[in-house]
Amino acid sequence: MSDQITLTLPDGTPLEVPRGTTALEAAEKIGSRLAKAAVAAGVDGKIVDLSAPISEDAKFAVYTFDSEEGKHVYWHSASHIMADAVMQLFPDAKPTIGPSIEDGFYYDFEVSQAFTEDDLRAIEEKMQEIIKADEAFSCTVEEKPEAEKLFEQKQNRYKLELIDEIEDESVSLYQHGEFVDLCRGPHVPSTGRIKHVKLLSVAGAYWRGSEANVMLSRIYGTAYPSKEQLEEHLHLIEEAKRRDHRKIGRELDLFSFHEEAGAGLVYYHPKGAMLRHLITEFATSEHIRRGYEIVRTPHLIKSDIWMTSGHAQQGYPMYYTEVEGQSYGIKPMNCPGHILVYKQHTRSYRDLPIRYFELGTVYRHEKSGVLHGLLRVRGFTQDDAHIFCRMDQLTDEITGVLRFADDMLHAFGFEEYEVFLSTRPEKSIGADRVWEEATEALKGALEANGLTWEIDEGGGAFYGPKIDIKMKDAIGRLWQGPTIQCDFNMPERFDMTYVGEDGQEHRPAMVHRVVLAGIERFMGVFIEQCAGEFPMWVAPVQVKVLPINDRNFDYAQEVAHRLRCEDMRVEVDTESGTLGNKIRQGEMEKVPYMLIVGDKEQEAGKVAVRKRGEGDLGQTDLAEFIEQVLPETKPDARYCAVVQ
RNA sequence: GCCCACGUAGCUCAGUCGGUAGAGCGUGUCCUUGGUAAGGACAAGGUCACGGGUUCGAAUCCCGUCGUGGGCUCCA
Repeated sequence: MSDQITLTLPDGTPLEVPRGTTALEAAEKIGSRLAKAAVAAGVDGKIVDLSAPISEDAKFAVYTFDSEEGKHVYWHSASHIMADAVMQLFPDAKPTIGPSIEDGFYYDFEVSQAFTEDDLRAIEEKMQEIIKADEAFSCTVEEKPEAEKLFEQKQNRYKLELIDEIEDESVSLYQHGEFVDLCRGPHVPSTGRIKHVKLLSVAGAYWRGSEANVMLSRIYGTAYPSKEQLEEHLHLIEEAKRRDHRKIGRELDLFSFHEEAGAGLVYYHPKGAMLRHLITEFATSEHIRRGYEIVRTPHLIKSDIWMTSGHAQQGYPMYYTEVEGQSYGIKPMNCPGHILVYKQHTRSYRDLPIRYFELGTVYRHEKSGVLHGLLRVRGFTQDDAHIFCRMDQLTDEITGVLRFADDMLHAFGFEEYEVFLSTRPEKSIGADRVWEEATEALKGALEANGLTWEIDEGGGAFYGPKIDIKMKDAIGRLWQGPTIQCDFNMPERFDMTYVGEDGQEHRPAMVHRVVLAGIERFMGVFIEQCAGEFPMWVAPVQVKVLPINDRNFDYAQEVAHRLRCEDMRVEVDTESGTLGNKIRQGEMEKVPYMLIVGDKEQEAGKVAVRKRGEGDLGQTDLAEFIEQVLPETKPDARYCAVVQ
């Protein structure tokens, strides 16, 4: 047996090192800067501590903070340091779990008194001390009974529960300073590796995420190797606050909620209602162009229908009422209504596909704690449609929806999105075989369209699997957007049929789909996406005319009239005040164009154009301005269906 | 629904130890008629979310309800 082993680096380069070399030593051989930045290593795809000796030929990678793996290790180590700090300050706390998450980490504790925001500063300071002490992280492997003894001593039933579930005979423990934690690892070599820490918030969280369990106290935090990175992250949080649709909704006077009138129910003000009108008008015309027919169904439907559909038995969060002794349910979905319309006639295979579209307003009894601005409400309207088709048409139909969704997202400025395939949830109806078939249909359409997707296990609707499209906004956040659900269960339950070429009755397939999805939610996301600076074609007010002097009022009205003749949405600022003040007002209202008209413009039949984000563009003829901006007032034709 | 925090003028927020409220913006009136992000003066505007309780006295302390926020869970 040779004393040398060969490590294969990610680029394929071989690296000869003595057997038993640690990952850190190997990293040093590659480069001292790399070794310094290293937080963990990969050996044959497994993430290990830098102190781990390597005893055989292996694929070898060094992970720095810049990699996904590195971030995970870095943040997970930071969570241990936080737990240590908490234990020093609150010796009675019981640490439970503390993983890394997308942008940082959290740790959940059982405490008699939940942490407050004020505690964070003290904990953060204690963390700084631990970091400064640069205590080494060490890993020991203990037999399960030994580990159990340790956590029994600490009276930590959470860790005991975790140990109980580990299948191996032994478990690993990580220690730095006095703090020992059950942990799979790996960790950075020492606490000093964690540089810039920030604790962000406290929150309640159930043990293991189940509401049947006790409520723990969670602290969220993040950490970065450089101050700049931390500040960039904090800046992103600020930016998200700046874009908050609830704030912008108030500032731009778009919508409101009313405590005395019920939570989660939206009141649209004129500008918000105009925005909504423009969005839904565009969505509706695109549906018509793409072969959908508009239908309209009642909000109140006898509960028997909700039994047939399965909503009632599934415990779907509905509102019920009684009319002359009969139980009725307010619709949480539009599908049963569309099914009733379908069933009104005997359908032939020649009729299919049938695509029913409805701007369907639905109500769902969402738990009070989940309500959130426009993003989570109790009453909302979907751009909902149901496609009834033959099995041989299914892939084409799903493809059509995928393209439709792609167009619509682009039309609203969402350039990127991610696709998820959500499979059967626990609470669901129908035979396994039916679910498999439906899932395959969705998968087939995704493949046929060359899309890549991730699986969301158990994320489907109760009646069928679905494709979820999550759109990425201007600052990289993902939002639930279009969904396409493939359903063979409802047609069965409602005994839907069509007559085939063979003269026999067949069962149609059903596709439930929304593109903008909940209009309220879409508006919320859209507001955050553009930070209230709506593109011209959906801006509630497109042009504001600012007369400089009372003498210019009539001319300003004339300009406004000319623009309105071109179907533009115009306001005239007739307030008394300085031009500077009027401009400031217009800027805060985020109006795309301001036309300033003073004596000079009035005499020449011109307007002085000021564009949002660009400022003063100088004088131009009114006719010329109209000609220039008119194309902007319409949705981007590239994303509209071609009308034959 | 659960945990924690919060709720004061239309909005953003002060309000100390329990002694019945303040600012800025906005609004109204008047003055000002202005050239690319705030002209000036005066005025109006609050059952301190709501309902109980403790107290001589509650915006302030306690309980409940409603609502909001951060999460958990759920979801378009």
